[in-house]
Formats: sequence, C-alpha cells, structure tokens
Amino acid sequence: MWTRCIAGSMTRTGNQALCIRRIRGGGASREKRKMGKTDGAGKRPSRRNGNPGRIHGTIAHDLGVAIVSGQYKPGEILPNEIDFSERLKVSRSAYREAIRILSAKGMVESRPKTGTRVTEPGNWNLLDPDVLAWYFATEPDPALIDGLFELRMIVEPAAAALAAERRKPAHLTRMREALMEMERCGVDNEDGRDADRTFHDTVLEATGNMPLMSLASTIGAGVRWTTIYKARKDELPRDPMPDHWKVFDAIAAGGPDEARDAMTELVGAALRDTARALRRETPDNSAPDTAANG
Amino acid sequence: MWTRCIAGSMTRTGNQALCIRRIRGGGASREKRKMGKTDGAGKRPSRRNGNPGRIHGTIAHDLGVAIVSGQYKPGEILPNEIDFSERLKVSRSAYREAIRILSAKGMVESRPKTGTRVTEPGNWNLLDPDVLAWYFATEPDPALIDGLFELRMIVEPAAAALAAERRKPAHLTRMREALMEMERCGVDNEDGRDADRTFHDTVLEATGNMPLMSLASTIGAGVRWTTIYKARKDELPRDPMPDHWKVFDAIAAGGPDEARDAMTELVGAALRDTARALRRETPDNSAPDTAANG
DNA sequence: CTATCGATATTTGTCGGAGTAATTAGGCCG
DNA sequence: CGGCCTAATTACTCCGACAAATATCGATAG
Repeated sequence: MWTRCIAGSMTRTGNQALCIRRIRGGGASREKRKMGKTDGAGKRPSRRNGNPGRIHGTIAHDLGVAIVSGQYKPGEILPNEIDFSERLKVSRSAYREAIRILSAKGMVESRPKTGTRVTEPGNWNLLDPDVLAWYFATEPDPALIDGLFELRMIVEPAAAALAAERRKPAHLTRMREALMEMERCGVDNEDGRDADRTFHDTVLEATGNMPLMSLASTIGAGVRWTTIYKARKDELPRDPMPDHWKVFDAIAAGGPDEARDAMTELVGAALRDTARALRRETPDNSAPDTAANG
Repeated sequence: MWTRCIAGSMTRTGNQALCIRRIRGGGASREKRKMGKTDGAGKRPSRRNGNPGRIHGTIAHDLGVAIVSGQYKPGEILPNEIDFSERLKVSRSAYREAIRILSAKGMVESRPKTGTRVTEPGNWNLLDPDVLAWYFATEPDPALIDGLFELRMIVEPAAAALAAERRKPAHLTRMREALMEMERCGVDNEDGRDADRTFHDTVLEATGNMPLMSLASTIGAGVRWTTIYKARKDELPRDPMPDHWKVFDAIAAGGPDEARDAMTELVGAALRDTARALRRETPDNSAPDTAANG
C-alpha cells in the first residue's frame, strides 16, 4: 500500500490550533534546533498501519481540516510562509508542499505580495476523497450528509441501470464476493463496511464510464462515513442484505429498470436510517458544539 | 483573478518530451548556471492573461498532460528527482512541488527507494477541473466525451428538478441574464460559451447541494469543451436557445418534473449533435492516431 | 537447497538559507 | 484629482546537504 500523498488519519489533531512539534528532526540540525523534550504534547502525525506519515501530508491534512471546519474562514489570509512554517515547526519546503496540495484541491490561492488566502467553499474540490475525509475528520455539517445522500440518490440508480447493461462477468464475480463478505462480517465491522464500499464501487465501475468511476471514491467515502455514523448510534435497524442482493440480481439478470428501482430503494432506505439517526443525535438542540473530545 | 495553482494553458508543450528550459534564472545563480542563449527553443511556460505562470504549475501541467495522454503509462516509474529535475531545467524543489500537485490529484504515488510511479487511471481524480483540462489539452479519448455526456444526462435533469424546488430569486436572475447574454453573443463566441456554462452552473448551484455544486466545475468543463468540439466542425445544426428557455421557464415556474424533462431534452440534443460531429470526424476509420498536429 | 536475516545502496523526504520576481501600497508629480 | 513611479512585502526559485525509508542483494543458518 503506497502512501498516496495524504497519509493521515490522525483523528482530530487537537483544538490547540494545529501545532505539529515533530520529534524526528530530519534534515540539517546543525547546531540550532534544540528540540526540547516536549514530546508528550505533540501527538505523532499519523498512526494508521504504523505509517509515520510524511510531514507535508500531515501539514496539508491539518490545514485542510482546519479550513473545512471553519477555523480559517474563506477570504482569510494565512500568515506568511516564514512565520507559519516556523510556528508549525516545519521547514518552509515542507510547508510549501503542503500549501501546494491544498492549492491543487482548490482550497487556497497564493500570490506574491498578498499571501495565501482561503478560497470560497464553492471552489473547493469536494469530490476529492481527501477533502471529503477532512470534512469527516470533525463533526461535519449535516447539510453535507444530506447532500451526499442526494448525490447517491441521483447517481447510483442510474449507474445501476447502466451496469445492468454493460457489466462483465468479472464485475458480477466481484459484486457477489463483496456481498458474501458483507454477509459474513456484518455491517458493524470494518471489513463489512469495506465490502459494502467495494460493492458500490464495482457497480460504478461496471458502467465503464470513467467520470462515474471517479465518483466512486467520493460516493464510497460517503457510504463508508454515513455507515459509520449510523453504526455509532449502536442501532442496527434493518438487515441491508436483501436490498443489496436485489440490486445484484437485477444487474446480473441484465435488467436496467429493475436495477434502477432496486438501487433507489436501497439508497432511500439508507437515507431514511441515517436521517433518523442524525435526528436522534440532535433532538431539537442544534448546538454545533461537539462535546465529544473531553 | 488569482493564480490558482495550475496557471498553464501552453497548448501542447511539444513532442520533444517536455523540456522547459526557462530563462528567468530565478534564485541563486552564484557562478554556475551558465544558461546559454538557447532561449528561442524553449517556449515561455504560460501566457494566458499575461500571467507568466509559476514553474511548479507549469511542470505539473506538462507532466499531467503527458500522463493523461499516455506518454507516461500507468505503473511506469518516473526518473528520480535529481535527474528529472535537471532534465526539465528546474530545481528539485519546484519539481517536487509539481509532483505534490499531481499526487494530490491521485495521478502519481511516491515512496522512498522505489521512486514516483504513475497510478492506475481509476485512481485519477477525473472530476478535478485541472485534470479534465489536461485531458482536453490534446485530442481526448472519445470515450471520455461519451462518459461526460452520460454524467450530464444523469446529473443535470435531477439537478434541474431540485433547482425548480429550491431556487432563490437571485438564481433566476442570474440564469435569465446568462441566457440573454447567450442570445446576444451566440454559442460560437467565447462569451457565449461562458454564458452557457454560467447557466448550467447556476442550475447546479440553485440546488443548494454542495457536492452537486462541486460537480459544476466538472460539468461546466464538459459543457465548454464539448461545445468547442461541436463548434470546431463549423456547423451550427440547431438553435439551442429554445431548449434553454424551456428549462428556465420550468425552473422559474417551480415545476420539478417539467424542469427534469426539459433538461433531459436539452442534454440529449447536445449529446446527439456532438456524437454526430465526432462520428463525422472519424467516418468509419477508428484510427486513434490524431492526424491533427502536422 | 531454501529461507530468514542483515548490510547496503538508492530514492524520496526534510531542512535552512540566499537571492529573484511579482504585485500591491503609497508617495510624488502633473 | 489622477496617473506614474518608487518601495516594501510576499511568494517563488534555487541550492546543497543530511535523514529516513525501503527494496535489493548477500550471508548465514536450518
């Protein structure tokens, strides 16, 4: 598994205004860089798979989360490179590479003399898997979840119909295996969620449509995160397997209309479940203050 | 207008295996860097708006175009940083920032000792406006155009229906102005195409759905490029305005079903026109070899 | 002969500093 | 009061060195 730029998981960098304070003082620590033993404060950047994470990816992740969470508002100008990189305890090169990542995702714009400013959210590349992950790194806006479900409701039924017409045997095999894995593990398991995502990805892939396949990562992220949301409430309101099998059968049988209807039902049921779970979470109190992290 | 990372236009860097050869030898040219007077050969990186273009953006653009055009195949390993940056006549820092941009768009993966390799196309962020622009920098795969239209056919009618329910007066105003501008300029003009794109963007924006709004840049690019494709054949087969006004009227009247139907008809007509134009371009000969650039 | 372990070499990653280009801001002059 | 020029700030580029990571190859034990 290669690193792929944004390694980070780093659930919730911390409220303390992103301070990296890394230990492994790579590079030229000729005689400056005292790096006192203040290690305990700064949690190590990433820890998934024991991947220590690259610094630029960590910085990009933290800045991205800070931006999508509103800590840096659109139009706001970040401190200049030297000050900010010093405050983050990283070199200017690493900081610049992080900014380059954010710029590539449309979240900041740089220009000499003016500095680097956060762009309007309309310019953010929300379909980018990393950006979506940054959104879900903190408690995301419920409107975003609604929007993702609306997108699924639009795209997935149509994709299922196309898949029913164009699927190759390999796709059917993968779908079947994914569903069987899903049955074996259950949706409350990480493996089960992966299998769920694989199934939906394969449906999109079976369309043979490259833009739709690119949407797979986005929709897959939506599937995954919303499933986690639902599961977090410790309620398993409904067995999702019959709906999934119905979609599979329709695609295998080559029935576009049946596949579309089945997928509509599947996504609609998931939408209803998630909406209910979210509504229960905030009964009437719309306080956005997340009381999670003690 | 801020730079926004990828400045480049630089239509077709040239067959000579992307060689930048810049003049403005920025940075420390202490006493090395002879930089002979070989200026004529190296076209200046970018020239849109008089924006000279940043080096990292130029390199990312050129590499991105080279990758999507198949010059660097998936799985292939790029030369190491030092060699490649020297060959491109840029510093290692600038090259690394360019690679970081490509990595952020999912097109390359880097790891120590192994190098930087081109990822599988399924991982590329095709919804990214820059990536899409890179595709259209050379003659793109007709399958991509088909895919984009299919995506439009899926998303835009549903978006029109949502827009009919949720549009604000400001949206209607913008749509009306865009259509009037479109009528005034005609679709063969650059301004007319911009107005067309604005109309479609506003429809998506009127849905109030953030992921759909992010798709606007993608679909807008598709609209724009496919329109150019069609116009390049010097045939104006049909007046697109009645279809557009029908969509607008339905959205203004608040009729979701009518808006959906009208938009379906609009996109379908555009699809038929473009398909016909493309088919005429390659009558029966499916040779992928683009005989354009002499 | 095979498999596991360790040294090695290669590549990306990180660092700090120095100098350049670009663009905004403000003063100056017409 | 407006246009032009100067100045200052900022990002951009370059450079050279060191550190970390890891795939490859060799050695050693079974």
